[in-house]
Amino acid sequence: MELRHLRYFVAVAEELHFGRAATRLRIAQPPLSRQIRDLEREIGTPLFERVPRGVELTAAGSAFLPEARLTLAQAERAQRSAQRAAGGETGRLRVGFVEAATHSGILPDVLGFFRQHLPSVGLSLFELDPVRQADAFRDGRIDLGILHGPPLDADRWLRVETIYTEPVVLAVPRSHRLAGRVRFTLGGLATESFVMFPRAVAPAMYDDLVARCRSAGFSPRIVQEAAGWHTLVSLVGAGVGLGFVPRSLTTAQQHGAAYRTMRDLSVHMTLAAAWKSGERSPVRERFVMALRAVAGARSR
Amino acid sequence: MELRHLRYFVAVAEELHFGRAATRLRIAQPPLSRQIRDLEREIGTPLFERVPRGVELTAAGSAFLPEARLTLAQAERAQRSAQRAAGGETGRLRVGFVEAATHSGILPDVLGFFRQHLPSVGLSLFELDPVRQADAFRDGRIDLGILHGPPLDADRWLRVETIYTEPVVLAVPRSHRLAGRVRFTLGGLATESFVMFPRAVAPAMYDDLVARCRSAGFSPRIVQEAAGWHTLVSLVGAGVGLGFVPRSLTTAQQHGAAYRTMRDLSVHMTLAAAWKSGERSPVRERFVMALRAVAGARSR
DNA sequence: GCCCGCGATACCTTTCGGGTCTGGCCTGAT
DNA sequence: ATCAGGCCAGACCCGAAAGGTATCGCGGGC
Repeated sequence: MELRHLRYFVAVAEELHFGRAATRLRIAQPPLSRQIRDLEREIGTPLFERVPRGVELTAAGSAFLPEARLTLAQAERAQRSAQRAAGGETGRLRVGFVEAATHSGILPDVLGFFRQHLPSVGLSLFELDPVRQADAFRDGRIDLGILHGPPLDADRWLRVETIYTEPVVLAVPRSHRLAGRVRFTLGGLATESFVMFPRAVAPAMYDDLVARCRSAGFSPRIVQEAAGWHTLVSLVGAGVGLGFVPRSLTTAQQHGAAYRTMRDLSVHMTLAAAWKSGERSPVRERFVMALRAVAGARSR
Repeated sequence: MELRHLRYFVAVAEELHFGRAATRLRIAQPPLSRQIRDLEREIGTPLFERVPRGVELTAAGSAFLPEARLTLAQAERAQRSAQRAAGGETGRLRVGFVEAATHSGILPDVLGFFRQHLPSVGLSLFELDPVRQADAFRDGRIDLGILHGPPLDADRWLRVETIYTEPVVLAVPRSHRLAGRVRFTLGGLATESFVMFPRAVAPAMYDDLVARCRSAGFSPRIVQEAAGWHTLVSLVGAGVGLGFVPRSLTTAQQHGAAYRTMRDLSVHMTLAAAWKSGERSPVRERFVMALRAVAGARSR
């Protein structure tokens, strides 16, 4: 039995007339008769009763008709389902992301976009630092990562695409002797203590900051490491030292800490999307497109 | 798209290997490759990703697989559904029947049989006298009738098959002067009054009774007609006259009336099944078979 | 009785499913 | 590095089966 038999059967059952059904199917009447005969033979029972003015459905035919229609509809469903999946309109995506993806507003915006335009995509979200993201990729636990740049050990098996950049600002304890000052330069910070994020979190940004300090004539004295921006800022607020943080953190005010833009510090925090190279995933492609669009809108 | 494509696709998706799938499908590998390619082309997207050790499902393929399985299962369902209907195991039957079908036990037995062995057959029951049954046949409101024989105007458009016969007995008012007697003969009833059913209810039986009376030398004096056996018996019980009734009625005792077997009255009530000739209906055939079986068991 | 409508049959053409052989590519072993 | 083996795809052929045309048989209605 093939879908052709079902299509032909439904046509005849609807027309109750081989000639008209054949016309509708754009074939001649004899082949149609033959296909129906073959179908009846395979099922093992007549589906039509031949009467002078045309045909009538037998009991078997009447029972077969709705089921045949369902089968044809299900075949269509199958096809559309594959097409939707290929277009990234359906499926599942597991996303690992760093904290900054949230407070920069990038990730919330993308989630909103998906919920509105691609509601049948299932998204699983995991807040993971870049090291854990690399592990998760290796274990196949996530399909996409949002992090600050290529992980330390990412060679060629991970594709990384920069999505978004944001200036870095200085977090200063309100109790600090410099807290009242408005204009900061790197050169004036040579003797200060710093709270810094672990290098593995954002190697490029870390190296960039250290290099700037070096060209300003000093090596930053790092008195404390802090994983997580909010933790870092609260340590700054407690007076442990100064800290470099992405600008979007300033919207989350922390009493005890103030933020200052530095004229001569053109270091940026970057957010990048990463995925295993060589794997095709329409949903992931949609997600990256959405990331680009959202980040573009935020940058403007 | 044909079911063949789906069958092939499922095989490859399960084996993740064209060669093994082809073996399972008992075809060679190249034709299988071609069918899959055609399917992918028709759907408009690759369903498999070709990798060194075989193939993997793409997102589209993963979405397609369960739907393809459903389609194949639905096609099977359709076929079985037609076969079951052809075998009379499913469908609907509208049955008209006379009162005697119930109290003879024939109809209840058949209903029990259907409920037990053919539970997915829907039965609609209508108690109709033979005249109304003929009308119902003409209007297409019933598919099968159980009555006492061919209706008065049934020529060739109704097939009638006798199912069951039952002796006729005499109902006597307990107040009647003959109530004490045990042995009755027709000849002794020449001067009696009778309560009789309308001839249209059972023409053959009616004519038979009248003919027997005639050969016994008298024409029965019918003082009352009564449609419905129970009504007739209650009239007998009220002393209106004697009555002829099928023997199975004696199980439904009516105070005021007694039943007597007559040695020389070999008239029988018959129950017959009737249906429009020329119409095939597996369910109806099953029903008639059940009627025959049940009646045969009762006659023994 | 004759004609008309409809499905079935006979027979031919064409399409396409399936077979075999072979090529290209990747991988893993030597 | 090279070679062998495994796997899918392409080329090409054959036969089955789908589809076309012509015609027949059979009821029903004039």
